[in-house]
Amino acid sequence: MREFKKKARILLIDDNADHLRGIKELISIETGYDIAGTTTNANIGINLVKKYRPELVIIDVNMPEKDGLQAIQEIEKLGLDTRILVLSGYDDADLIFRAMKIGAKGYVLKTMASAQLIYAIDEVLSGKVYLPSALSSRFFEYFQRSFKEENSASTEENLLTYLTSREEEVLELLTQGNNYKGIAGKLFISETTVKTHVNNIFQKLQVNDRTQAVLYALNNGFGKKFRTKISA
Amino acid sequence: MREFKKKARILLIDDNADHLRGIKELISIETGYDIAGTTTNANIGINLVKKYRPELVIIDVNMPEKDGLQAIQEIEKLGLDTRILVLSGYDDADLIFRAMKIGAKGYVLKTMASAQLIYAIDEVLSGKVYLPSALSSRFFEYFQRSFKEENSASTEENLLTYLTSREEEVLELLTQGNNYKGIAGKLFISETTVKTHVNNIFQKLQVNDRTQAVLYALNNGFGKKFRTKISA
DNA sequence: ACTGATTTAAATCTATGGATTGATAAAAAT
DNA sequence: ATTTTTATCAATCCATAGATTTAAATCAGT
Repeated sequence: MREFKKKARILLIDDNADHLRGIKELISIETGYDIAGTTTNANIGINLVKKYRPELVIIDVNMPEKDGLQAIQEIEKLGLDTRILVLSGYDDADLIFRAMKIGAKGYVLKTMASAQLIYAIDEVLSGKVYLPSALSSRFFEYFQRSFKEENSASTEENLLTYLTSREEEVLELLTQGNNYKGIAGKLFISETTVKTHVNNIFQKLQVNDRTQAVLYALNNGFGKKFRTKISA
Repeated sequence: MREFKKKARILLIDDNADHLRGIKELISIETGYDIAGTTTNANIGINLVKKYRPELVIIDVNMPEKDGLQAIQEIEKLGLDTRILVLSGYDDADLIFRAMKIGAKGYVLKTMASAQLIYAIDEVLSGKVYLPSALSSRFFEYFQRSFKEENSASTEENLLTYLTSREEEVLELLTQGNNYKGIAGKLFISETTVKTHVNNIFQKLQVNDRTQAVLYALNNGFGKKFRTKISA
């Protein structure tokens, strides 16, 4: 008699063998999930992911040799539907941010109660993204700090607002790498007209050439489909 | 006899006058905070913030005339230590994401229990960033989707990897808007050498001019202090 | 010691970019 | 009604960008 609902398989990657064994037992005793494998080596772990395609990978990011984040990224690049739960010794906001950014579905501290880990596993396996509330606060603060500069830096007026709508169209095409001829063709106007517009754009943005104009546009939220730089 | 600890003052901005009154009463009855003012108009609200500098602004983002997000941004630009709690009718992930991005410290739905609102107010006033867990899940999913493309898009090889270290330096300066002369001066090499490098860069990146090269660099994670585009 | 890639550079040439001036017509604002 | 802004175009003219070729010195790896 077979079960229809396959039990989720979990792969553990942690350089600390003791810790590895502890988690394995915890999962075996407290949950119904299968342990697809355990390893103390990140590279081996990645290969195991390829081989067994577990539903979940629990990985320690604080490993000496291979960077845990890098391992996560490589697993994500495989494009499988393997979810990743990060285990970390530190509640470093930057680390959390980066882990979540590259696709981790959860992040729990080693110091947290085992019940918390079990809960996180359940949540992540059920398709949710899970961060303990303490960490999620840290995450949000970091998130906002990351975006702060660009928003507050706009205390100085945005020169883009002085552009006419036509000039905006021209600039848009500039930011797509078009030359004069290309822009003229796409807007059905003469090349000299384009030059006029571009010159006016230069004046208004106080730049000297198209590259600087494009850079200004990109760095000042042009296209409103907000491109953003996050400087960590 | 005066209290030493000043009671936090809260400003309410909501185009729905009934709702405004309801929240006002709720806060008066259930909390010890002062209502610094209430208004149905976003622009007036911004002026009230300037005038009274409340510790907290509760603002409805679903307003017809002035965009709520824009109002938030303008309040943030004032650079005061006024925290913003967003009130919204929709649990739109994009809206949540954008609100938090521009500095909102909390986001609660109008449909949520009033106890939830009170709790959010307390949390935000105590300096935390607060999202109800249901919304925070949505936020994380949106967050990860936003960053997904750039991470997985690197399936197709990144032409930047073919650049030599010198070419990278030159490209870096290109992305800062330098012309040949500027680059030559900064690298202490001749202008013709710069041209050679730039030409090689064009070949390797398969582009026709400096602007396209810069755009390629920016869109393919050049500068490793990870610039990122978030296409909503 | 040889090979190949990198970095440097010059000479030359053409194409494109960009500045400047001046002009017309429609649209918008006063 | 008239002034200003916007969008359009042309004709110059000079500067810069970019393509191409050739070549020397350095450096890393076999």
